[in-house]
Amino acid sequence: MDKKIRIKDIARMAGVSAGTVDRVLHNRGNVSDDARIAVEKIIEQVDYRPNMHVSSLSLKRRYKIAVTTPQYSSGAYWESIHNGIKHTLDEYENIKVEYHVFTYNQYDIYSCREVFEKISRFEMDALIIGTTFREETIKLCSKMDERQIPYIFVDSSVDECKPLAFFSADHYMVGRLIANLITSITPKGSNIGLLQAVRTGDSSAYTTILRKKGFTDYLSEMKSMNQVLKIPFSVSQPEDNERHLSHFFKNHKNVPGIVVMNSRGSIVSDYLYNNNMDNVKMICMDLTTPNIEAVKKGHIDLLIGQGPEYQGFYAMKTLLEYLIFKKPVTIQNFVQLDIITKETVDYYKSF
Amino acid sequence: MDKKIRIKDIARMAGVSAGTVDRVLHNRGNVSDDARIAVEKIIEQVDYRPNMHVSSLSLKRRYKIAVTTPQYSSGAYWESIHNGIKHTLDEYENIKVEYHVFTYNQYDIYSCREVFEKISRFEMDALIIGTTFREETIKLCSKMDERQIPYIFVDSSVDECKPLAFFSADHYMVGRLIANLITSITPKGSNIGLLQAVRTGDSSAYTTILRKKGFTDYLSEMKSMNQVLKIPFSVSQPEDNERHLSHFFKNHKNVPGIVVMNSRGSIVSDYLYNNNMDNVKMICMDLTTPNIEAVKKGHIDLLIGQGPEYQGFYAMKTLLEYLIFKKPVTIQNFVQLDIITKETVDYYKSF
DNA sequence: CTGTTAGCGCTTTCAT
DNA sequence: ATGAAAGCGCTAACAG
Repeated sequence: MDKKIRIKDIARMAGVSAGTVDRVLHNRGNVSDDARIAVEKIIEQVDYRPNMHVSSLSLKRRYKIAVTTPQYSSGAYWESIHNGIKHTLDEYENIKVEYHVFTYNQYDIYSCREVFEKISRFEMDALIIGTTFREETIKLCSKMDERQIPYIFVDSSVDECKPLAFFSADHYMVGRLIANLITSITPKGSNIGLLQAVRTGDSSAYTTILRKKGFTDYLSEMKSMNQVLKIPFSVSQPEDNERHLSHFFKNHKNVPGIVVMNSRGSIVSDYLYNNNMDNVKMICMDLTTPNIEAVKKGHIDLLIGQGPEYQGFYAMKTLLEYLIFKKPVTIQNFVQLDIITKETVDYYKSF
Repeated sequence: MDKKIRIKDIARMAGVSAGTVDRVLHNRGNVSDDARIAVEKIIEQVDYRPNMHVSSLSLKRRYKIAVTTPQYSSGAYWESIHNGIKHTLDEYENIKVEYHVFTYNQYDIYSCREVFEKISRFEMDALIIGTTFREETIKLCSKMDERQIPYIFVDSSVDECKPLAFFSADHYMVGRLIANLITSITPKGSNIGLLQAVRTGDSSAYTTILRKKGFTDYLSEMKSMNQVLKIPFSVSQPEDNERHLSHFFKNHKNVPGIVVMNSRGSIVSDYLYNNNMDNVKMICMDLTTPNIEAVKKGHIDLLIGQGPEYQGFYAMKTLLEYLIFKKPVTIQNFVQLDIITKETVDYYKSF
């Protein structure tokens, strides 16, 4: 009865051949208005769900897709996003995609400019953007708009741009979540240490701003009496951090909880461990290799994951489905937030 | 260079035809030892990864797969497992599987016996078992072993059986997790209420036993001074629960935290809400519709998910890959444990 | 036992 | 502009 509809069925119903239906489905042109309208009418009536895997079998076209993110090392956050992207290409192994990676130094705006400049001229069918520098991203995107090249954001979006879609955590909610958790696991009204990344030269890191806003909003809505103490911290000069931390803890003796809203939490948890400060609760972000180790050892109490593999996977999958089938796309895609503890870390599945 | 290996390639390398390779791959017989050995040798050398989606295109065979679980209503735990199973069938839409569901009343051992009896005689290629009654399951499985019908457990496994695989939470770890969380969010040494399901006639519910063991082990290892207070509770006679609960809270005035290790937590959270007991923390299990509602309203603080959709999805997927390709199977598959809060519940993805 | 062939749903080339 | 036909990787029926 409700058997699967195939192209052949549509062709028969519209009184044309399968070739013509295919031409309509893919906007390939060379179709008379009459034929096109007839086919479109049938397509509206029936529930035709093309099978990507079957399509890919005969698809000859090559797709050229560029991906730009900050540089990353093994086990880091951005690597997971790339792994997710690769996973899509693996799942659709028959689709011929040329996949070009452009990475930049996320602590050096000049590096980003240079790379984005190169991307601006690069010939491609679509672009996946992992963004950190706001202004440069806006510039890049306007170039893409001009060239009519679709792009998808991962990790976070930029309001001023018009991406095909974005896949990211709801960073504001991440902040609220962390606030909820840290106030739940520390005594009422505790002082809370908040790691404050010192980013040189750039005012961006919009994600962190959103997270902090969520964090402070939650605290004030709850009328919590917690005092939030900022701990300065530098990613580009890691040698300074030992000093930052010891300075902080010298001045603040009673800090039962610390939250880190970037992925470098293990630096703090290592410090705490090395200095035998084992009753400070820690909530950190992202399942990087060092963070995972710290959770396993009990140095980090709760780790928040933002499904980076998932983000990459769906960004690429959405792109392919859009490119190949013009499949309609949901613009805003907030990913699941994972809360990991020592007990659950071993069972965390990336794929 | 490392181009995808196809059957045709293997055929050429082994000096046989594609048909023969296919016969070897699927143990279809009618292959001389010489040919078989030649093909097997090549297969060991190259990395041949058959494409299920392509296979399914030409697969004519029908697979008859039975699934047995407790009865379930909309939004309940077991429904999610069935949804996961259906999702596999959806993904492999071209594979012809006849899918038979047998449900029994998990609070009535006679119902279970009757259904399992029927399954024992049912003709099928494989079976997925969602188990609650231990002894009847062992009996059913030994029958399956006899008939050489492979079976996979979901939700939990039974040690005495020899399933092809099982997909479940590590229930012992679930108990430890809940213990960690409840002691983290309640003051040190608090009394903790533990819902104790009264199951009539059967000593099983092995999952609950494991969870409780994990829970108490954690507490004693941590030398926590928490006292655990049991709250009797009946699923089969829900009308008694109001009485159970009010009786409990009459006798115990200071219970800052309650944990529920089955999926009926919302019954308690509703009671607490209706009686204005809003500073009792609650940790419950499973993302059933009522539990999700309770989390959204803040009546449940933490909800533990055991990825039932994932369990069902992979159980069926594993089964198909095994039946069709004899793909090697990992027996023990512990699923990811999700911790859900008010902030993250909206972003929880089942699929 | 084994190679050949047709065909699954879809795309693309090639005549018309 | 369009239908027919070939072919993607794989399976299954068929003819030896």
